[in-house]
Order: sequence, then C-alpha cells, then structure tokens
Amino acid sequence: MPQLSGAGGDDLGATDELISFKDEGDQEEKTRENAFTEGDLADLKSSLVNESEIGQNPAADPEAIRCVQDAARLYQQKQADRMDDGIKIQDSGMYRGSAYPGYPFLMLSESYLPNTSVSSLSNKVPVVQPSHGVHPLTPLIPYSNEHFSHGSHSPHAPADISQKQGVHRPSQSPDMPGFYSLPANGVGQITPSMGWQSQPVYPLSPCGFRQPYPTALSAGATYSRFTHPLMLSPGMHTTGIPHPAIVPHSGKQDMDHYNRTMKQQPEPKREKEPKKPTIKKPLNAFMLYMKEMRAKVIAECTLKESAAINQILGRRWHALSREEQAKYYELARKERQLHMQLYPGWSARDNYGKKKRRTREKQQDSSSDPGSPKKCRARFGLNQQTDWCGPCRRKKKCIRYLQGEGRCSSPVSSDGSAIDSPSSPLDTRHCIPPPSAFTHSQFAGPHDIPGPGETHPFFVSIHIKTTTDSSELFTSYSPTSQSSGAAGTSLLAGSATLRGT
DNA sequence: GTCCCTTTGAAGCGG
DNA sequence: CCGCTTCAAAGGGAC
Repeated sequence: MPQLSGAGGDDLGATDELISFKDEGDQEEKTRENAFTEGDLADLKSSLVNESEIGQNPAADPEAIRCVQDAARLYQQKQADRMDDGIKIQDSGMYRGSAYPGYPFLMLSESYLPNTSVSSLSNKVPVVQPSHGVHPLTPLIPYSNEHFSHGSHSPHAPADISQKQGVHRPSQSPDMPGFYSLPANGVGQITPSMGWQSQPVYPLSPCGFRQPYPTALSAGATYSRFTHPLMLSPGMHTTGIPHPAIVPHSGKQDMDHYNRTMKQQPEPKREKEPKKPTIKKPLNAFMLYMKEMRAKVIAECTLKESAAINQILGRRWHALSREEQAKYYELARKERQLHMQLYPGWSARDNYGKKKRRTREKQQDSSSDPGSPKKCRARFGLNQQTDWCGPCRRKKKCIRYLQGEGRCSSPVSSDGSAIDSPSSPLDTRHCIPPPSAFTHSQFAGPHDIPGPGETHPFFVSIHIKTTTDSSELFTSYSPTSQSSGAAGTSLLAGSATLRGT
C-alpha cells in the first residue's frame, strides 16, 4: 500500500492508505465495466430523480446523469433485492448504449478532475464543514486548545475571551499551512483566518445547485454540532468560533467518558448549567468527503435519504482518483493530528456506548448468522487460517451471504486456487444465480467489482442477463497471480451482445 | 423521541 | 496479529 507522500514521519497518518484498487491503468477496465451499466438511465431516472428539479436535459449535464445513474443503481439494487428469483423483469432499453461510456469513472465532474478550480487542496478539500459555519478551508479551524494550553492552567480551562478574539498568531505548525495555525510546540493557538469568510466555497452546480452552506459566519448563525459548551453560548468557542469536535450533551448520551478530560475543569459561571460536551471523533477521509459532497449529491439527485446518498457517495469515493482521495486522507490525517493535540486524553473509547448499537443483539438473535468470515469459512469447510472466503473478505459482515444463498459460492484457498473452482474463467457453474433481472448495479459496489490493482482472492463470475433472449453478458474476475496470500485480479472477459432496442 | 439505514475509515478490544 | 465492533455525518423513515 502506498503511503501518502508527505506523510512520512507522521505516525498519526500511518494508517492512511490509498485504496489499492485505485491503481492506474484501469481506465480501460472501468470503461468496459461501465459499458453495460449506463443504458438504464432513461428508464430509471424518472423514478428516482425529480427531473423538474434538475431543470435541464440530463443528457447535457454529466453531473446530473452521473447522479441519476448512481441513483439508478441504487434503485436497481433495491429492486433486485426485493424480487423473487422466479420473476423476470423486462428491461427494454435498459442496456442501450450510453452517451457516457465512461461513467462513473470518465464522467467525473470538474470537482473530481485535476487542474480545475476546485481540484487543488486549497480550494476543494477545505470545504469540508462549512455547513456548520466553520472554516471552509478546513474543519480544523474551530479546534482550539486555548482552554488547556495556558501554562499551568488546566488544559481545558476556559480562556479569557476578550484576549483571544481577533488576535493574530503568526506561529504555525509547519505541517499545517495557514488555517491550522499551530505553533511549533504543537499545542498552540488555533487562529481562524478570517479571509475565508467571504469566499464562495460551494460553486453552484450546473443543475441549479442551491447554496446550502453559508459562506460567512453570521452573528446569528447556529451550529448544530461544533459547539463548545464550556464557554459562551452553545456552538461558540472562546474565540467565538464553533468547535468541530465538541458537541453539547444531547441528554441521551452517556457523558461519563467525558469526565476523563473535562471533568476537572471549572465550569464557567453561567446562568444556566451548560450541558457537558461530547468530544467527537475526528472525521476520517471519507467522512470529510461526504461532508463536502453531500449537498451536491442532494442537489443533483434530488435525493434526501442519507442512506441512499451515502451509497452514491461511497461509489463516487471509489471513483475518485488517487490524487483526489489523497487530499482527503491528508486532511483527515491533519484532523486526527490536531484532534490529538487538542484532546490528548481523549480516546475514541470515550464515546463507546453512546450510540446504542444493537449489532451484538442482532447477532445473538440470528444465531445462525453466517455473516462473519469465520462462519462463512466454516460453512464451506474452509481452513480458518489459510482460506479466504471471498465475499467475507469484507471487513464487516458477509453481506453477500446475508443477501441470499449462492453469493459465497466461490471461495479460494490461500494459494490462489479456487476451491471447487470453475474450469475456466467463463465457467458459469459458480455464477451467482441471477435473479430475474440481475443487473450490474447489484455488483457495482466498491466491494463487488474490484478496481484495478485491487486483489480479490476469489473467483466470481457476474452473470448479467439483460433480456429474455440470448443477450447475455459475462464479466469474470479471476485470480491471476498469488502473492502473500492475495491473488491478483484481472478482468478476463467483458463482452456484451446487447439488443439495440 | 429514538433508532435505523448506509457508506468508509479509524480506533479499541478480545482472542 | 486478526477479526469484530463502534463511532464519526447526515436526514428521511419507521416505530
């Protein structure tokens, strides 16, 4: 895994890695992959997109089309999941050729492309949390360690507001340009650069993208998340800048964790007892990306459900170039670094239990849950130590298996040989039984189709039946090499005979 | 009002 | 070290 350049020596960013399957040289595969995924736009967009809101011909708007296609994929996936296997859905026109063969990889908007107005780090990445009225160049600006950085003072003691506002502190961390404003000691002042306030952060989209984010802080602005309850009004720090990592106590959250770093601090005298804050986890790269792009996707796709939006964003995330992702990884690394400096005693464990996740309960309920790789390997009689079960390679649950039988049918052993492997890459014995209308969208997720360079130590054939006739398309991934237990991936076949009507 | 969904990445924990 | 869990954001939807 390549490490980000410039991150050397920064152990905080040691875990920042670019996704392997973003390797170069994949455009051809991507294009081929997309060749059979785009024709469904016309039929599905109406069910997913309020065209009136798009307000223009989507064919002339790559952004809108990409969004529609994203949404179409989601729609198809959900539809297919709901369909009974025996039901055949007519998909006339579903696979007609597209005028956008590059989707999604070749249909990146200017936002994703280099050398554009929003491609540079200074222009794009910083707009990660403007919706909360924080620095549009970085969410880190609101971070302030003033409450714990003054000599012998308790590290979280509130500071004198009057002494902090508007004070320019030229000292900056060499690692954090401008807006990070950390002194060399690493625990210095975070001084917001005020120049950003007038910067238009979110350019209007071609489809009438509304401007959901304020471009300047206003006196009456409210900040739902970035608040510092120890001082000032909710949402405001001693500097008057909202704090990104601290949120007021919601009442339902367990605040015991917070005492570890904040309890001993004298409460500022206020008429009303301030709610204890929650120090949030620093956002990771993807979260930063989502924060920036969510509004854009919402505007383009006219979707509102975050779950669907997040799916789109997840795919777009994987469609980003290595360089584009690197920007967010780098920003996330800085965010973690600053967060650690500001809250040295904080641990992610502090927030455990706040979200009452019922995952464990769910797992207990489904005692036969085959979702874990261990269980899935056991199911197929694989060696727990050496064998992979492809779909379970996913970090979390074996969602492929959970979604239905047959999707864990092509495991391979650690030596790269498929267990009960097909005789040829196009052998469909192990093809996942196609549902009635098995579409590419079902396997278009980041965990389904590997990008170039991503190693998939399992064989999987994707059988896409496009029509009732013999128009079928096979795409096969097969391990081609074996190194350190991970098989290489190559697109062995990708062809389609598509009905033109 | 609370929780779920859905995504990726980071971190913590247990074996 | 590996696998698993939880949380981070977001907001509509379900209950």
